[in-house]
Amino acid sequence: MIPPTGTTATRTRAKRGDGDKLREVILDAAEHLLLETGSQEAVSIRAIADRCEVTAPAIYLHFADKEALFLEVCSRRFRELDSWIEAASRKATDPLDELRIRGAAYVSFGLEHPEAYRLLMMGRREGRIDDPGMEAGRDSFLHMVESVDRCVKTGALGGADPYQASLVLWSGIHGITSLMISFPNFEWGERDQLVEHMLDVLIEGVLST
Amino acid sequence: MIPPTGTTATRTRAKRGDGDKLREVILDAAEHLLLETGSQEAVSIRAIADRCEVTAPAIYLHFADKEALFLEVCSRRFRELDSWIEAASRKATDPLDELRIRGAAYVSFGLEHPEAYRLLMMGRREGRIDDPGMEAGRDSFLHMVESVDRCVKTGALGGADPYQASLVLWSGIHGITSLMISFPNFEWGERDQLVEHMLDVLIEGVLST
DNA sequence: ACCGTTAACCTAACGGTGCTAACCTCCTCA
DNA sequence: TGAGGAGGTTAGCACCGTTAGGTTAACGGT
Repeated sequence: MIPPTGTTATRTRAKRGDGDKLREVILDAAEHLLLETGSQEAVSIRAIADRCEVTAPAIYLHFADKEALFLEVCSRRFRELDSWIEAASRKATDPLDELRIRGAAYVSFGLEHPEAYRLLMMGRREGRIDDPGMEAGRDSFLHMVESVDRCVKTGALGGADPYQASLVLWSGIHGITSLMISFPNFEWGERDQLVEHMLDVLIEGVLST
Repeated sequence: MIPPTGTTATRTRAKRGDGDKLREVILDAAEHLLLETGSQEAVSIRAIADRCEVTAPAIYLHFADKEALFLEVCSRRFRELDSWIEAASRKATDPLDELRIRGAAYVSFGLEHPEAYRLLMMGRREGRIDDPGMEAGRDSFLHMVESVDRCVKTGALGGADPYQASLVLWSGIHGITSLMISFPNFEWGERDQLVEHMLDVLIEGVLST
């Protein structure tokens, strides 16, 4: 928990049409504090405001409430996850290799940004309808479906249903990622080896069903 | 969020050696409120105290802090999960059937007690060492290893390493459970069918690796 | 050059939170 | 018949998310 300093805000007020500049600054501050403290609840509105050199209520000029703020941070991070995976997948030699690389990249993203991953995948979305993070996440999932689809088209995954197979693959990969985040002290053995084993099992399993 | 009533405590004070009775009452109240509100943060110490007809500081006579309280609720629930699975597994006809039943029971427990599952598996254990919930969870996991072991011994799972296979099976089953909890509005299709498919993939995958 | 409008903030405050220090009260045992 | 400790209480701290309402400064119009 980062206590507020109590010092008065010193940020020079934005010009007339530049209100959105603070908005970006707030999002950056929130994201940094999230990664520093390790949890959404531990990042207070006041701490974010402090870092932006602004008073707490100023946040509410740009975001409806705390959840909306973090939902937007979430959305940003989702896009980052997606491009992280897309970047890794470009090194693939064939569709099946690409699928494995995507899976491994997914896990490494989660374990290297555990708090972001928590926010994205393990958080509580409450009753929020207009969920931008969810939309970006769906895009990312659809990229995976396409990747599976390419495998099916080349026969690398047999005659599996791409959507169904994607659900299973995502679940499996997410499962290992989230458990390693939740229970870091569990005896997982060597991480990369476990991930590879998981990918083996999932792909072989999809192939033979 | 359940607001405190502000009414004075009316609970008749426990007798000399019966301090632990309130402890149990507190745990029950916390568990109920957790299931009602849907999240640990939404259950305040004051709300728990209110329900027990006791003032808030009385809680701290029995628990070090809020986290310790919910950690104990967690531990209770873990044992419940374990016995839930054990009970279901008794209907099994053979080791492999038992493994499938255990998996399906695991998922159904999670989806029927989502908030408890969240607390158990998707929560943040902070830096807590003496984690009783973790201990009970480990026991439950070991029961699964034993079940896998029986499959291996009868040849139903080939020559797989029971521990490694259990890690993969647990991850897969947890993955599907936690994702369905986190994203209930996602297009999962028919739940039981997806779970069965997941079990097919995992078991076939373990068999052929 | 002045004026009204308004975007972009601020101050003060409300009710809630986890948690602690200090007090009280009643039961038990010597 | 007291002493003492178990099992509470009252009062209060520092912080939380959030809101109502005031302040300041940049703009367009005249």
